[in-house]
Amino acid sequence: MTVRTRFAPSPTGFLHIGGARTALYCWLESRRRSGQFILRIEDTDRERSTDAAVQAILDAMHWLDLDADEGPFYQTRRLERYRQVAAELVAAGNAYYAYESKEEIEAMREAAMAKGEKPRYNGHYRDRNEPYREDPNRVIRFRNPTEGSVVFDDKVKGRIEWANSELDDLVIFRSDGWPTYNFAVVVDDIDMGITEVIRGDDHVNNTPRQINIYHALGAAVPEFAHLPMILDKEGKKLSKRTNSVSVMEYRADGFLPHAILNYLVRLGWSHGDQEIFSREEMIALFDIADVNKAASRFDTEKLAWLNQHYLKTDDPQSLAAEFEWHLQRAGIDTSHGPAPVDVIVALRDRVHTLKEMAERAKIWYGPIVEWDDKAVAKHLGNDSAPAVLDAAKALLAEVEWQPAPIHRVIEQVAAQLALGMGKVAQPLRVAMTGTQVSPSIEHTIYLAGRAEALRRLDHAKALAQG
RNA sequence: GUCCCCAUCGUCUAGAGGCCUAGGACAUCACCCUUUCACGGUGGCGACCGGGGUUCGAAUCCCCGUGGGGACGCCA
Repeated sequence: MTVRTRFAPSPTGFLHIGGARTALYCWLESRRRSGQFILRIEDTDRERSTDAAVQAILDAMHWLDLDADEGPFYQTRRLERYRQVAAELVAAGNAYYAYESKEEIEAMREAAMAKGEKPRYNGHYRDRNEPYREDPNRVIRFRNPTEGSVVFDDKVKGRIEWANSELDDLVIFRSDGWPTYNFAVVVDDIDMGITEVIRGDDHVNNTPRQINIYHALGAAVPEFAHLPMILDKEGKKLSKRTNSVSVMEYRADGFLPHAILNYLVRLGWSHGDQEIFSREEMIALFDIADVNKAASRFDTEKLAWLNQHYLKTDDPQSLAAEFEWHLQRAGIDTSHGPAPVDVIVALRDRVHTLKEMAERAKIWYGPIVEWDDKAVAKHLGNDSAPAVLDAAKALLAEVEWQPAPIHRVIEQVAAQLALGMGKVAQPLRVAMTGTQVSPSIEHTIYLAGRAEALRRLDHAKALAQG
């Protein structure tokens, strides 16, 4: 039987980092075992689901390049099917109509809590066989077994056993006419032939209830794998308030999709000491059964390290489109100035993100707006600076405009004036950037372009003399 | 409160009874390289939650504590 996994987010917000990892693991598991990966939008909560959220999730999946073989399917389009299955359950005596108001249910819970018991439905309508009737409080509840227990072998958590006496008769159809999550997932997973249910840890408790529904429906129970949570740096649940949680926020912060995937795949899973995984390696090596049981913390510093790793090692050309997206976002006009690919080469081992890179690239796409007084005083204000500027200008006016020849020009200037490289490079660096920090001097000059480089040299000369 | 789950350096993890004086990576510190900043290189600091068992032998198995997390919705 071929493996079929699914990622089933509810569109109540953007795709967050935990969801992205779940999606990745589902995707990897299906890919490794040559199965299918299905995307399903669980939008039965009509109050909170939005089209914008659906789009945000789709965009993020696309940006991460986690392609689905089927879907997206929308639960709201399957209402008829849920109605039909619920009716079957009622007909077979495995579900029943109940008519308590929400207030009554709430009172029931409080009473149970007060007695130190688990808040549960008391089963008032369970054996009453009440017929369908028009009633604003009408719901359908599942007739959960009261005896015995549900056992399942979770692929990451191991064997989990749950006493049926702990479970109550959950609502499967709301009074608003929509099915609830626990019911809709089961119907969908059966209909869509899902063989592996990979999802967040927070669903472990739902699993025994769902297994009972599978049984009532006479369907085969899939395998389950519940992934531990991702916590924030402090070990708290990730929250929008204190953390970046949206995948697209990470994009805006300058992270590469593959770096995020690589970081995520190692969060809770490992393959010996290996840290760097290409897509192919992830697919070949990943196994849901090897995922750790314990929750882990999200560490932006390690993500940044991985991001820089890919910045340094990827083909610069392949990074160009994403980098240009950041340049544009930073409001940089690239109609004049260096080719973005050249900027990437010059900056990639000095920054951790494309956002930083775009920020630093500004000096080559526009005039120097800020001069570091200390840098000017130290490197342009000394005795040798004017001569260095002159010599460099003369040679730069003629040289072939490539980093390597420019580098030879710098060496030539140093030799001519019998100065150390520091005495030559630093004044030129200040002349080119207004600061004493920049990429290698030959790249810094190269990126300015010949005309602009000579102009900046003139300006620096004026400063040196002033 | 009740139920379920978890527990190795600050962080991510390796570890499936002797290979462990507990390995790697991020972070951090020092030094080296060096035209700045970086990159890179070398090295340092740094952990088996506690207590009982089982065993010739336990980070690894069992029990009890402790700590953390999750769930208890007509949300997913």
